Amino acid sequence: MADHSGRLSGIARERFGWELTDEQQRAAGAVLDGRDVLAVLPTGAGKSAIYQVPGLALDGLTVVVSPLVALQHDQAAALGEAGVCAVVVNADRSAAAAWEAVESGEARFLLLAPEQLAKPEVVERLRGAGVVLFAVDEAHCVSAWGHDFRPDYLRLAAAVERLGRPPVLALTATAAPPVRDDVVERLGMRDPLRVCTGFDRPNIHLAAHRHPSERDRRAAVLERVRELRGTGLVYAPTRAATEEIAAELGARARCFHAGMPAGEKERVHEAFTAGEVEVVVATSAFGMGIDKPDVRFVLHAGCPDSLDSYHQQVGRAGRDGDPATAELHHRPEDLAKQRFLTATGVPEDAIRAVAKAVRAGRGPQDVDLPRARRTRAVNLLVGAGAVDGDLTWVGRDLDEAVAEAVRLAEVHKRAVRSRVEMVRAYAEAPGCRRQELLAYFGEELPEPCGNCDGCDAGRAGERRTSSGGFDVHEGVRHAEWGRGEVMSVEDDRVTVLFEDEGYRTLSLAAVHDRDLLVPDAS
DNA sequence: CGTGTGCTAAATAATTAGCACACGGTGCGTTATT
Repeated sequence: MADHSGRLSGIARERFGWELTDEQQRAAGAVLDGRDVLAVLPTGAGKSAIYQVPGLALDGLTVVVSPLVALQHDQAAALGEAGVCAVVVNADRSAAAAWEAVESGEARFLLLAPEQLAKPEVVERLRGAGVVLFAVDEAHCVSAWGHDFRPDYLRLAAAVERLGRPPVLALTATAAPPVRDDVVERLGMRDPLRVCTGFDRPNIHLAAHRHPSERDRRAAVLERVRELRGTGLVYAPTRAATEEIAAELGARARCFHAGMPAGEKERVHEAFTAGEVEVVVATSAFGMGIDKPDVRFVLHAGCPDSLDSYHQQVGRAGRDGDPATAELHHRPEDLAKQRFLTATGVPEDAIRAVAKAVRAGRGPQDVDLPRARRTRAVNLLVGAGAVDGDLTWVGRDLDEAVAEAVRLAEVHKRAVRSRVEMVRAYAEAPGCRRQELLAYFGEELPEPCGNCDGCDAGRAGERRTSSGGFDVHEGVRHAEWGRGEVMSVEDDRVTVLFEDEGYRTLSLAAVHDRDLLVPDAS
C-alpha cells in the first residue's frame, strides 16, 4: 500500500488551504488505494475533503450522490471556488450543459440525487465518462430513507456495478453501528475501511422532561423558549404544531416544514442563517445543510423517530464550542405516533394491484387506493428492484417481486419498532444521558460527565425522580450544584456555567436563594 | 394509536358532553396549468 499522505496533503493545502487530520488522511489514502471506505465523522470535521482530495488526485470523474438539490449546488459552488469544475445533474433544464462538461472530460465532479441513477440512460452516459470514484454523501440516508421513502437509495449498489465497480466511499456525520452495517450492505461495499469517531458533544447539556398531557408540554416548551436567550431550534412532530408554536412565539420565531412554498422555506432558512430570525420551529425537514455555529438551544416538542435523528438534530447546537442546551420534552404517547407514521402496514394485495398495473404498462394512478398508500406500494416495489426509476417493470416474476416488496415492508417495520424502542429507553433513562447516547453510537464516555441531567442520579445509583416540570427551582433542588461561573445576566435570568452541571439558565432568585455562586465569579 | 375538530344533542340562552372522523413526515421527479 503506497503512502499517499504527501500527495494528498499537498492537494489539500494548495487547492483548498486545508490541513488534513489523521482521520481524513487515512480515509483519503485508502480511497486512493482503491479501497471502499465508510467515514463517520462529525460535522465540521471536513467530510467533503475525503472525497474532494482523492477525487482530484485520481484521473477521471468522481460521482457524488447527495440527497438534496440544494446541497449539490452548495458543494459544486465550493469546488468551483477552488477552481475545480464540478457540475450538477437533476431535473432542471441545466442538465445538458452539465453533461457536456462531463463528456468532454472537463468536469471532475458530478453531483446528483439517487433518483438520477435509477434512470438507465444516466448510468449509460456515466459508463462512457469513466467514473473513478463513487461517493455517497449523507450516507445514513441509505438506511433511514432507503426502505420505502426514497427507495432509489437501495439501488445504488446496482448502479455501482454497472459503472464498473469504482471504489465506493460513504460519508456521514451520524450513524450508529447497526446503521453502518446497513449502509455497507446496501451499498454493496467490500471489506471497507471504517473510520468512525467523534459522537460526543461535551458542550451540549442534555436534558429530558416527561409531560403528562399535550397542553402541559406545549406550555413548557413555550416557556422554555421564552427563557432561553439567543438562537435556537424547536423540533415539533407535525406541521400544524410548528405553525402553532411559531405563532405563539411571535416575531422572534418562524416555522419551517415541507408543506411550505419553496420560496418561503428559503427565506426562513436565509433569515435564520443571517441571524434575523432567532428561533425556527420545524419538523424534521429543517436539517441537512444548516451549519449555523451559534445555535444555543435545541428543544424537542416530541420524540424524534430515532436516536440517529436525535443526535443529528441536537448536534446542530453549539457548533462554535460554547455551551448549549438540548431538551427533550416527551410523552409516552409520542411513540404510538412514530409507529403509525413510519410503519403502517401495506397489505399484500395493495402491492400486488400496483405491481400488476405497472407491469401492464399503466401508471399506478388508476389503482383504487389512497394516494399515500399507492406511493408506498410503488416505493416498496422500486426498493425490491421490480420497478425502475421511470416506473417501468424490470421483467421479473410478479409473485417473486410482490414477495420481495412485502419482505422489505416487514424489514422496515421491524427497524422502525426497534428504533422507537431505543428512543423510549433514552427518554426514560434514569442515568447519565450523555453516556446513554454515546453508548448507542458504540463509544465510551471519555471522562466523568457532569453535563447532562440524570448523571448525578446515575452516579448515586438512584432512580432519578420523574420531574414533570423543568424549571430552574426544580433543577436546583434535584442537583446540588456546585461552583459556577456567571456567563451573562439579562433581566432576571442568569446564565451560569456550572462545573458539575454545565450550562443552565436560572432565575436571579434561585441564584440568591441557593448561594450558588462563588463570590468572585465574574 | 392519539389528538384535534366539528357536529349534534342536552340543557337552557351560552356552554358542554359525547361521538364520529380525519389526519399525521422526510424529497426526488413529472406534469398540468398560468
